[in-house]
Amino acid sequence: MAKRVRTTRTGISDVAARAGVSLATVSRVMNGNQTVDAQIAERVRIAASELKYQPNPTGRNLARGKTDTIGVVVPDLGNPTFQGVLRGVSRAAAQDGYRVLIADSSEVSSEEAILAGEARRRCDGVVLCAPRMGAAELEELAPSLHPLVLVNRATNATGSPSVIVDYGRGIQDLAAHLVGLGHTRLAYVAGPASSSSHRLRLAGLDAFKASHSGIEVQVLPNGSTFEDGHSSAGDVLASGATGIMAFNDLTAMGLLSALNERGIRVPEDLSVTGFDDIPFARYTTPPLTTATVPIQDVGEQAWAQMKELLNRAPNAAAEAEEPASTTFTPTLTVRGSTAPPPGKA
Amino acid sequence: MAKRVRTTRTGISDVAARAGVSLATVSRVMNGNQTVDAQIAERVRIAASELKYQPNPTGRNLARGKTDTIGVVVPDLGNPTFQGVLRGVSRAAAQDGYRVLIADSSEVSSEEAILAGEARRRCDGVVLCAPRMGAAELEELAPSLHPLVLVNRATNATGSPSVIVDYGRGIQDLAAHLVGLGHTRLAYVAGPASSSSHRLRLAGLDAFKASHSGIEVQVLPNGSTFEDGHSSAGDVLASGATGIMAFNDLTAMGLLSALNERGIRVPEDLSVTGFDDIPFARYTTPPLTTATVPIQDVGEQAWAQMKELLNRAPNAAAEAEEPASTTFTPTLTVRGSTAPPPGKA
DNA sequence: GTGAAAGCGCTAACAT
DNA sequence: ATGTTAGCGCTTTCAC
Repeated sequence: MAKRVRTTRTGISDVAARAGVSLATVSRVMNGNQTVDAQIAERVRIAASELKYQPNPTGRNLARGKTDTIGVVVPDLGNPTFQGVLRGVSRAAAQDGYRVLIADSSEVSSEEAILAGEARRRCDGVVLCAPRMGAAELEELAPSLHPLVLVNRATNATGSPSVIVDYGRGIQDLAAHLVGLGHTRLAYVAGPASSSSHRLRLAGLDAFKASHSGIEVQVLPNGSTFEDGHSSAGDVLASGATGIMAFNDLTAMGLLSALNERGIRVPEDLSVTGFDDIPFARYTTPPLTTATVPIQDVGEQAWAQMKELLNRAPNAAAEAEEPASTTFTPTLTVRGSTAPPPGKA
Repeated sequence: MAKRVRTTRTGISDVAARAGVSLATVSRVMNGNQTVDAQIAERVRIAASELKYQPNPTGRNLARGKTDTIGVVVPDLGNPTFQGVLRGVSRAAAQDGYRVLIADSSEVSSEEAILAGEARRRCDGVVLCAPRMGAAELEELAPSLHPLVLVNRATNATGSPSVIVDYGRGIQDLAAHLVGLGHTRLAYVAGPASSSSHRLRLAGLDAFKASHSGIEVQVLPNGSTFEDGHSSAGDVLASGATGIMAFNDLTAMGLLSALNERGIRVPEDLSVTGFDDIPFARYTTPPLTTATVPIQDVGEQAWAQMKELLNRAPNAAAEAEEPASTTFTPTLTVRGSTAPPPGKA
């Protein structure tokens, strides 16, 4: 690269020259190092502002071995849940001077590991949302991603904390709510089989059944989108259940819309619940009874965990106390989409 | 920094040593440079994979003077519109090997300029969504952000293309649709006064009024959120208008919900339109008639423009033909929230 | 308190 | 075709 025309903007050496000091001094001033004489520091600051000097982050990153950036890997930027965690992480990280690099795997889960690795190399750590990734793959991937914070997943990998939502608890609360209204035939319109949060709901439902022997709980295989919810209407009606728990608010909304098209009244004929309490849930007709998940808090907590990891001994990966994983418990939010079953009002 | 314990991971020199070649050769191989002997290249590749070597992006960034990252500045990650452009930019950029750094100004518009500048320093360019930023400030900021692509804003700054949605056209289409149904008293539930897209709608409405002298078009000051829409119900009813154009789908949904609470039927008593066609618009009750904006395409187009700038002479900022700005025209999407006014069915 | 200089990990001229 | 070497812009150790 021998000699080049100097294509770059004003650098630290320009400031040093103008202030009549060394590079080191400028660097110290720019970094708020106190060991610089006040007079000189002032001179440097003036020179810097006259030159409109702003340190080049790349140079600084290389020298310091850190980027002040973390990666957030999500399977779909179009999904309100991941939008929520992204927003939470981004805002919390910004408070601490960190930026967020996004990696959207566009639901192509075979790409997730590669994307995550790439993100990790460019950043100081990664927050991974990979609800569909196989447990084995996750286990293998985790160590290479450290510092790593998992969202709605867990791993045995040392030093990788998780932020978890207790979906099992939430679905039980929903079921109990329906039963409390008088429903005895429930149906869960299931999420994707590979979804870990779906499996948590299933486990919750099993627990529920164990303690409510008189209640029927069917599981209707389905998916996670609007469209999935919409197309589940036939199965739902065929099930004979009167209390319907949709996988999430999206599928609940799709179902609501399909039921409306068929002239089925909610909640008079059928009660429907969602899950997540996305911002739109309160504006459906009728407003959706759902399990509220403070999804932005999940993102903020993920950053808190990450910050913790970052402040730890940066080299040693496996040491110190196990990082605490956090669990958020959904809260039941009763709106208009649930009521006593027909004939029990 | 004299001597350190070598805390870093395996670097290019480890690979070079193992393959018995120079750093330069490893670099060439890693970058797909064809001028390397096939035999040697293979040896390097083997060494690299044995060592699980992955080039350090920071080093590479510094040497090449680019980061393969662009910044996207948005006022609110919680807003479906910006989520859409973010998603579009992110996916399109990923196709070309670029990553996206997000900068969420959290509606604090005084921070936008700073955030954008910071993003620009860390990235190769920035896509700026700043609907509320003053024109003067934008004009002043733009040159320092080059390469810069504006979304729904324009500037005279040389070489900064825009991706624009023709909100004026869209609102006219909506108005025409209502008039076509027989409405003669329209009301626009306005967006924030500082919003540039709101002003475009106003201008569109002025044009509409000019060519439809028999039609009344009121403007009801309001905001841009669910809540704003909800609380606009009183003004809406007081206006006496029968064809209501909400600022966007969010406010339309809020309004729908408030009207529902008051027992006002849509579209029988009142027709309501939204704007944007966010994913939820088709699932409201009734489904929302709206002006569809292909927001993700806007994001993709923003990337296309950015790519263009990036491929241009990297040093000279002001040269070559003016970059083409793109305009997207909303399309009218008629759903169930609009119908002839009472008594005109 | 300040400066000189050695890196951080990589790329790309230039020379061979 | 390959190696040598000079940076990229900054931080930080070490010596003064």
